[in-house]
Amino acid sequence: MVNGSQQQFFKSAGSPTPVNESAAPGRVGDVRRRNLSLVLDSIARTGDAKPSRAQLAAGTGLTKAAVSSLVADLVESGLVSEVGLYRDGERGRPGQGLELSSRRGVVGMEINVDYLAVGLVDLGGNLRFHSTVESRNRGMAPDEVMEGLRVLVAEAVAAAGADNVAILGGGLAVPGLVDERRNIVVSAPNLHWENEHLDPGSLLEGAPLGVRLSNEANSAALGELWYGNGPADFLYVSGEVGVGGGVIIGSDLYLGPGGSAGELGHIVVHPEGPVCSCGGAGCLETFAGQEAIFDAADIPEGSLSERIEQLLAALAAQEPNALKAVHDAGRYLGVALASSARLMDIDAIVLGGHFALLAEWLRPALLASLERYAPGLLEPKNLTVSGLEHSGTLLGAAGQVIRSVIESPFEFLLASKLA
Amino acid sequence: MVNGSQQQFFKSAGSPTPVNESAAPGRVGDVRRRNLSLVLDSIARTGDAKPSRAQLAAGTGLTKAAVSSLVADLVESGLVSEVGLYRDGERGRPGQGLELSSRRGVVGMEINVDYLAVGLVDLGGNLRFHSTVESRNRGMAPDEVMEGLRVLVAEAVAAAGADNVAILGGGLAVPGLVDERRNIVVSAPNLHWENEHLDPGSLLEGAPLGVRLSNEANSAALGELWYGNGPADFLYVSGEVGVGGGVIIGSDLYLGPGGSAGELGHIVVHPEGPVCSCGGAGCLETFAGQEAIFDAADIPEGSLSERIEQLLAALAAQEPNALKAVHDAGRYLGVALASSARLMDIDAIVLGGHFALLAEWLRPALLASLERYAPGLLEPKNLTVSGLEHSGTLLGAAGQVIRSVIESPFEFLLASKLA
DNA sequence: TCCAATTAGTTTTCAATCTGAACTATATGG
DNA sequence: CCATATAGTTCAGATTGAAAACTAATTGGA
Repeated sequence: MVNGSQQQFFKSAGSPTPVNESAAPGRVGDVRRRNLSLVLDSIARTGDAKPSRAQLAAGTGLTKAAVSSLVADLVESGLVSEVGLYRDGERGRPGQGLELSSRRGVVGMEINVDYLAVGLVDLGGNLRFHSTVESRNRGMAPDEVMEGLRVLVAEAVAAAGADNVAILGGGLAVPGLVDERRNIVVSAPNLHWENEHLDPGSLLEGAPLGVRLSNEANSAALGELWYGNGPADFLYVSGEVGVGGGVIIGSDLYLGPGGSAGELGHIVVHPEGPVCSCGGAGCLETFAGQEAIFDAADIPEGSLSERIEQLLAALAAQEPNALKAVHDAGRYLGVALASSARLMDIDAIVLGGHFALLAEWLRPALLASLERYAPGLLEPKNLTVSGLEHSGTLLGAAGQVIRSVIESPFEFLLASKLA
Repeated sequence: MVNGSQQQFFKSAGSPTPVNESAAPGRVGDVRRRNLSLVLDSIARTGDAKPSRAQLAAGTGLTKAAVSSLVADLVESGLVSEVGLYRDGERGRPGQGLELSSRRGVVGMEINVDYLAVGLVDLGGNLRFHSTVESRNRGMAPDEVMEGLRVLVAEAVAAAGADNVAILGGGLAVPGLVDERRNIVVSAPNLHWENEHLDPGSLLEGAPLGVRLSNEANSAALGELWYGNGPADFLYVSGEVGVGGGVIIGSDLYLGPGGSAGELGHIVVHPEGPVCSCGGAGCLETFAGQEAIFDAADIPEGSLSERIEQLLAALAAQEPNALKAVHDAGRYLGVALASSARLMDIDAIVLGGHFALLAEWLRPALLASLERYAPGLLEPKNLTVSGLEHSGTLLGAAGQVIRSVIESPFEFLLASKLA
């Protein structure tokens, strides 16, 4: 696209500052990119209803002619399938039902502190295969962990083959800050990883869309948005060893300019609070992280699942230290959420991780705290608990790849035409 | 756009859930909308360099033919003017310099607690006229305040007439939460306004783009972004009677789903802090608002400008209470900013209002606090003071209307063709 | 049984828009 | 005064969706 006039422009010595670089110009073809995405998104949203071309035309505002042409491309690429005639008992020619192909899938993968998990998600969002193994990954070398994951991935690939599902790509979620573009785990304190370069693509050789690295809390938030019961705007609170968060605004993940937004764990909730592992002080994590809660509740060292069991038992037995530990965690979580929700103008919260498990005991203290520090901001019904349990992160990790296809089908069509 | 097939669609009783409503479809004409904006934006960004069509073609990636056609429309509408031949001493035909017309302007207006201000800003961002009057607006009825503003607006209109500048619209900033669409000041505690309906359009009868209501801190942040020294991502902190904020992300104002994001004043900085006027507790405003600082510094009641004078004098005289008051304000401001910057992943801060006036004394405490609560997050050079003084809010308020034209010139062209 | 009515989807014509190449316009410098 | 260089315009060609006419497939009633 560097043409003659541009070269001439830079040669011109006495010229003033060059025109600022700006966004790409609109081309006639962009219209088709947008409409392909629009139609594909409409099919995705309509989901089980399996819309016909005519219904899509009505829903999108495009003409039937345009929709037919767009759908033809999408069907040819394999992203959309016709699922037989659709009749509703009325007069007239029945429509051809359309759906996102269940013969195309994405592998969701998760590395966490105490386990590895893999799932196969088809374009329609169905979890067709799911496998989890316990694995003490804290302090393990990334290569070793990746080898363990490879075994699980092989199962998913086999399941896909047996089901005749073509794998388009994968999403890999890790509990830490990632540089998605360069496949680097910048910092995952709970794994003791720092600036580790991964090669997620090697987990799924040959998948046209590759494997996308993402943060665990962000993926869980997106899973909640797409496949759970998250509204268009909410804060997802991930209680793992650390306290993480995902910010969903306008049905979109808010990542911030540098990609590390949503760090709920390091909101300052008490200016005279203890020093935090991040070097700061008074962070939420020092009051509501797993270690802080177990310590305050006098739960002895052990594996995570054991300690959670013990804590729940202690709570059920009304042991004062356990009750106080969870109450305090809820109170400080309320401080952080009151500040965050006000700053970002968000009025819904979804709890995940250990906060979901402790919700019964945590919720009253958290609601009271929210009411004290930000009265009227949040209706109690907008404080919910994740409904996806352990598959939320997987679904979100895979979903990001699926959404990227839905948002840019044109690029996918091009690639599949070349191949 | 409701055609036959849509009606049929809704009649069809047995049909499944209708296709979800989605974004508008792309039309061929959208390409021109986008490119008109692209070219106009390029001219705006290039600013004083007054680019030629050929330079715009190189800068935008469009062909010369397309740029010529687009520029013709923009010139015809009056948004862009040709400013004579541009020669740079090189060979070849000289280009026609282009600039945003200085014969089109927008009136920026500000209602604040202690003053009213009006300015005339041309499309190129030049403040061509500026007038401020002291006015004790706290507790005054909106109608009365609007009458006072009307006098100032008449001056600006007269100045525009004398200068042969056509007024396209206006922007009115107020120190409170606004509902821009319905022209309601939802809450401006420092004016004692609550759900007051204003009629900003009546301030500039006949202006084709009307008058746009906005929040003072948000406008000041945008003023800093467009006409001051704000980077693409920063938090603007507005120290007025209350503590307000504006969040700029990706060179865009972040308003949040409900339009009230950036409420820095009500971040909780101490869970055992005093009750705040908002009903919460421990809010930043209770430590760093003007009242809190004046109280702690033992500055007696009086007019704002007098009290500020006295405080600055006390600081210059090293009076311990004054020093401590400002130090504490800086410390708690640091707590709030550490949390906010981490949550939203932002690494630059611009101080305005009384924080700008006190910067010399505030800055050390603020930097120390940021380093304590979020070590390494923010380089000291990224903590700056607003350079626009009292015109930032005006420029931002007017700038929002100017930006709306730059972002959607097609609509403006349509309107000006009809008239 | 067969045709009118109804709905789905395709084909055709048209207008909008950008690209690319050829062309015209206007300057500099030897 | 003309070669060269640069700015800007004109025009054919390609892509795309709108609009309308058309074909396809179904139901229900005569």
